[in-house]
Amino acid sequence: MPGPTVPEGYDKYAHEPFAVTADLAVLTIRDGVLHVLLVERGQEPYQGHWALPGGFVQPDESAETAARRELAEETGLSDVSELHLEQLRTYSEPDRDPRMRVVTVAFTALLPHPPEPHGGSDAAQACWVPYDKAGPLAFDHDRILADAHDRVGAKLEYSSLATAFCPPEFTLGELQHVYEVVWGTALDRPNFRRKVLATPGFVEPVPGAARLTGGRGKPAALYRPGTATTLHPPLLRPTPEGRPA
Amino acid sequence: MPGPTVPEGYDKYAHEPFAVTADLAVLTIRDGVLHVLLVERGQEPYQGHWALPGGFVQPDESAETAARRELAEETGLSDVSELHLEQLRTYSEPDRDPRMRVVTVAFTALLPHPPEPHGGSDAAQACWVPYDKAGPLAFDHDRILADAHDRVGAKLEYSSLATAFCPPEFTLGELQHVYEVVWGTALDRPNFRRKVLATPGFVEPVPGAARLTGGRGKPAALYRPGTATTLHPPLLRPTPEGRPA
DNA sequence: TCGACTATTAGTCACTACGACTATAAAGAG
DNA sequence: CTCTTTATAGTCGTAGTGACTAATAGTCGA
Repeated sequence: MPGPTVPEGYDKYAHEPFAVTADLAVLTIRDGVLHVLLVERGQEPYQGHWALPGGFVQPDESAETAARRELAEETGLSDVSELHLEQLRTYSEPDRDPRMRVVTVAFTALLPHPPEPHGGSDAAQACWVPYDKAGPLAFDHDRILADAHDRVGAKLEYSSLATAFCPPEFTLGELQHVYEVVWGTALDRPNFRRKVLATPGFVEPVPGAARLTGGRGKPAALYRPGTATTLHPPLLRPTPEGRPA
Repeated sequence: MPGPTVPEGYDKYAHEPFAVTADLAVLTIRDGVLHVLLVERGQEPYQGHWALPGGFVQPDESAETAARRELAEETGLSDVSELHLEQLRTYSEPDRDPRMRVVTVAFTALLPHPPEPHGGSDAAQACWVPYDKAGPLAFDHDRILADAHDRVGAKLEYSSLATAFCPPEFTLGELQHVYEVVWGTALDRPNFRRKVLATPGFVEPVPGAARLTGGRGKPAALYRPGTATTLHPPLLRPTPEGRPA
């Protein structure tokens, strides 16, 4: 097989190559508020604007591998093991990058306890920004971020995704807080507890452990993520749209 | 802006271009069985093998536009208006095409009444194949097809997607048949009816119309798709996995 | 015309799930 | 000790659901 020449069947397209990037909407909870990781672009286009972290997929990488690498480069986060990474969707409108044809594969990542990021190679600066204050972003990243938020909110209902926001051992109060922050609604605590414990495989108790970390009130029991990935029954959010009479 | 030259910031990747394709998992119901549209590849690689229809995204197209165009080219289907097209996910493993780096954006399409396809430009042959008999496919198309089936099955639960499999006016029996064929399970007819009619915006009755098409038994009332896109409450499938005691 | 036969539509019943709410338990602060 | 705070336990009425029975309205065949 010839290396640099283009094989038969591909030639009429190969003179217009595509660049492929991987962008990440990295979400976490800081001080009880949903935050997203943003970088300040260090070069044109959109120099000085805020954007989602990401970069070009290299020839020997899958898009997911590239996403993990870019995230480590731009945040200095080395421990990617406790990182929940999920493909969101691909954005391919011809004019989404003003310079050339760039197709981006967007990912959503969730972090339990956010590290303090630092500026890396491509990005002039990286920091956590409250989701509500994530202003106009470069390219179509506003839409990507909104899609990521929608997806995460929906997946909380029927998957055990919420534990990815929590440390390895967590209280039910912390788990409930994840739902409240992402959905933007308050939940009844006894009912939430009943539903979580009634869903097999969602969480399992840590025997004899309780959170003692300086909180007032009764110490809460600790739980670990269970074996289930999908929740039966699901944890439906209150009135996502018009409720039946 | 210079045309053929590569702008600053992209140059170190541009010498390794990616090809981007759009592939489709087109599903329909024929004779009560779930079918998928396959093409026989007319050229290498995988010449003579069956594959999902699809093709290269052209420079002025989005992936979705390319998917619609390819589908029309390879099946002769001109009426793309009643075609439900949805992005599935993107497959970007470096070795998924043996010749060069090809990233594919996969789509799922649902057709209500399948036309008889004919071979087109790129494909030697195109035809409907029962989902269960869709043998080993070219590239990673087996996995794409399985992912499409999973996604459609899941979306039936909480969206009004099933009406996309049905003609503009349909009976509740036809709608139920969609669920049974995709899920591979039998459903209780009175209960299905009760749940569909209790979900606001799912379907709305066509006044005074009934299906008279030569069937035995009582003629069924006709319904149209309603205005809802998500279902509340959802139509959960029976015991997708271990049921609680 | 008179049943079979078939498919749709209506209704029953027990059980589960859930929202709203109240009550108790266990810690720290003063 | 007492008040405050948070976790945990329980109650009650209602809505949703699976399994099932019954009635309705057509076609088909003798």
